[in-house]
This record gives sequence, C-alpha cells and structure tokens, in this order.
Amino acid sequence: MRNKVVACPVETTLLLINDRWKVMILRELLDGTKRFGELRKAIGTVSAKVLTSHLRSMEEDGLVDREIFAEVPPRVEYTLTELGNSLKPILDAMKDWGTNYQEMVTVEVEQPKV
Amino acid sequence: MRNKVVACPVETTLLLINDRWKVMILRELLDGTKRFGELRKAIGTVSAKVLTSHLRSMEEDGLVDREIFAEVPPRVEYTLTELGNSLKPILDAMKDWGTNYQEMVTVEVEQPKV
DNA sequence: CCGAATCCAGTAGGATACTG
DNA sequence: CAGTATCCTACTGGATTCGG
Repeated sequence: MRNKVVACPVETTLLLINDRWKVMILRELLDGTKRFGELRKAIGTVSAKVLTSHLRSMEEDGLVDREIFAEVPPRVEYTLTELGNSLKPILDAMKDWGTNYQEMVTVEVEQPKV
Repeated sequence: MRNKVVACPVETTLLLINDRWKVMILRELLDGTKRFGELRKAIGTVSAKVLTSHLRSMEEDGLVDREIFAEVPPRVEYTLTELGNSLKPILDAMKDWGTNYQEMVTVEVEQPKV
C-alpha cells in the first residue's frame, strides 16, 4: 500500500480521492460489494479502461479489496476496506450539501411561478 | 449563477468542486478574505492562469465573491459567499480524515523501530 | 499587482478490437 | 464477464509575454 502524505491534511485526502471517478466508486461501494459490471453500470458513463485504472489505484492505496472468482463466466467483486469505509463521513457531507443545494436551486427556479 | 443539478446529490456536489484546485481555494478562503497573490502563494504551485480560471468558475457558480479596488498597484480580494461557506462541513470532513490517515501512516512507519 | 493571450506538453479518457 | 492493448482526441495546466 502506498503511503501518501503531505503537510496539509486536506491535501493528503485529495491525494487519495482527488478524482470524480474515485468518489463515484466510493459512493457505490459504500452500499456494499459490487461486481465490475455492476459498478460500471451504476456509475453510468465510464469506459472499462478508466474504471479499471481507478480501481487499481484505489487498491494500491488500500481503499478497495479485489476478489476474483474462478468461474465461467468470470466474476470479480470489489469491496471497500476498513480504510475505504472510513471515508464515509466525507461522502455523507457531500451528499448532504448536494441535497440542500438541489432543494435551494429548485425553489429558486419555482419562485417565478408566483 | 449557474445551476448545476443532476439526480445524485453527490454528483451535484462534484459538479461544483470536482477539482483539486477548487478544494484548495476553498480551504484558503474559509480562513477569510484573501488577495489574489496571497491565494496563489498559499496554494503553493499553481499558475496564475489556472488560479484565475478556477476563481472565475467558482464565481459563476456563486461560491466566491470578487472585489476589485481601484488602486495602484491594483488589489483584488476574494471572499466566499454564504454558499461557499456552506461547503465547510465537507472540508472539515476531509481535514479530519486526512489527519487520522497521517497519524495512522506515521505509526505504521515507526513500528519497525521496535 | 492582477490577469488576459498565446503557445505548447502531458495526460485523462473514450472507442474499438481482442483474450482468458 | 472482466479485463488488456492500441489508437486517438480533447482538455488541463504550465511558461511566457504583454497590458491596465
């Protein structure tokens, strides 16, 4: 596992999840274990190449576990590690803020009707 | 102000702060109003062009206010709007996580000494 | 001092085809 | 199904120069 540390704690966090895709992957895996295909479908628009590379990176960083099942057709499952799960408060904060923002914007848009 | 909204609240948040630089700008401005030069120095390694473009984007999104002083030499100050300040919980969560991670990694590194 | 304009390199990320 | 390999495009961001 790579250790990424800089002086500022916020920057340290950014070194691990500075990326839109990584946040999306976290969002999905916080719900529980998912297969590669499920993950890709859930995120919506992401190529296999990009999804794979980000999952590998998160694996190296100790955020994600990868389990391969020797079956036909093959099955690969991704699960958050304890460290990965510990990022939940950040995702929750983002979810809360996004929810409030959406409501605020919706109200603003509806105002003119009055 | 642009209204950026998608179905998922987390993604909505990402539309506004999907970027390393924007998070860094937020971190600095949560401390209070700063001049362009102060901001640039505090962030460390960022070109004027990139800093400017991100500040403009955040202005359009209603996160940042820009105040120009007609002086010589010119002075431009950036301040978070109420909306910008409302992102503080997310930054706090990132700071908390980063702090814990740094401590964890430090302990791991020191273990072999024993 | 703030920042706009231009040029340029590196890279993120999509499309496609192929494999175990 | 879950990737890998290759090719290609578009954007990010730095460096530099110039202006108010």
